[in-house]
Amino acid sequence: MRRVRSRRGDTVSETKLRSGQVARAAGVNLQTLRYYERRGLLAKPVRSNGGHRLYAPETVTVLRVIKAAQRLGFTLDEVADLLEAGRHRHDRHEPALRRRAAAKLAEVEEKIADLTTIRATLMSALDAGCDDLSACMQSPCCPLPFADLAEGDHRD
Amino acid sequence: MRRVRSRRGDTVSETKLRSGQVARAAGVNLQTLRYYERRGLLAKPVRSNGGHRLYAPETVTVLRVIKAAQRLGFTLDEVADLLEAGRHRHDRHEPALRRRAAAKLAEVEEKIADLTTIRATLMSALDAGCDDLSACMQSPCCPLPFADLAEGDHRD
DNA sequence: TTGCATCCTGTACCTGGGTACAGGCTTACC
DNA sequence: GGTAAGCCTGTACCCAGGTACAGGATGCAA
Repeated sequence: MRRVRSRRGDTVSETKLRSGQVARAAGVNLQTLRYYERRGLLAKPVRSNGGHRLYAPETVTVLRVIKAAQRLGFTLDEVADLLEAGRHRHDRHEPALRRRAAAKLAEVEEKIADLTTIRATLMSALDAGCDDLSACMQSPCCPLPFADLAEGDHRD
Repeated sequence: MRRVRSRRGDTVSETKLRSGQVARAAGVNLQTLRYYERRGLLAKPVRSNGGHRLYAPETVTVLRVIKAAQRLGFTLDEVADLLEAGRHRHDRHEPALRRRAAAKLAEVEEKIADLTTIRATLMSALDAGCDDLSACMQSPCCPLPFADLAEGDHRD
């Protein structure tokens, strides 16, 4: 086992990182690593003799991917599924990622549509010079489509 | 006090609604009404002799507006502030709604921009036929901008 | 007046995504 | 071998935005 060093406390097997290093490198809290481990997003790492976690460097990438997937709108459960699905894929099940990505794409498009409506609403509120929510909403002189939005509680 | 009826249990002063009626009319849970009251989103209603809440019919509109504002991306605290601001506005403070709507508009536009990136990413994932998150993310053959997204943790 | 729907209060619990803390053990460097 | 940084476990807590439940009181129509 060759050893390398970078800064204090970073002397460790060349191919293994300690939890703090991983957390720093990925920009997450140390506790979050253990949380993800509990949630099944990170595999249980090997341990040093003293019981300290030792991670493969790829873990940092995995963490970045988890964060990216969260930004894509996946929940942690969904991310766990995706990672799991990828992990023991034997070329015989269907590509889980494709299916889910397609579903998520639909969700994202719906969100965009909603936000676009919302943007238009806010802009017309500004245009119209509305400045009192409770007054505006009740008077017919207010051009805000509060009613539409309110009725339009189709999902939420 | 004239009395009217619609269905069982709905006989009540013409101008006052019981909590269940309000909740049903606004499409919210009864508990949510009390929750909003605690949170300061709904004024404390008058009570019957027996202590039952009696709401003005406008309350239904207020609830719809709260839900609409939530859809506009306001938190309950923000909504409470907006309602409050509108309530004791004496034509001398500035129009709170305008200011806040403008701020919220900026937020909404940022969300739309993010989601648009996300949509593009998901679409390219589908295009490229990626089907394994953990494999894709590590190989240079994968066109997914995971790294970009991962690095791009500017906010979140 | 009876009977049941509705409502009351208070308190506890839920989801999702973490974060904090206490008390003790390891690792690393000198 | 000393000393400090770092890590361990377990448990508790945080936020928003509610929801659920127990045990009792009211409202109202027949």
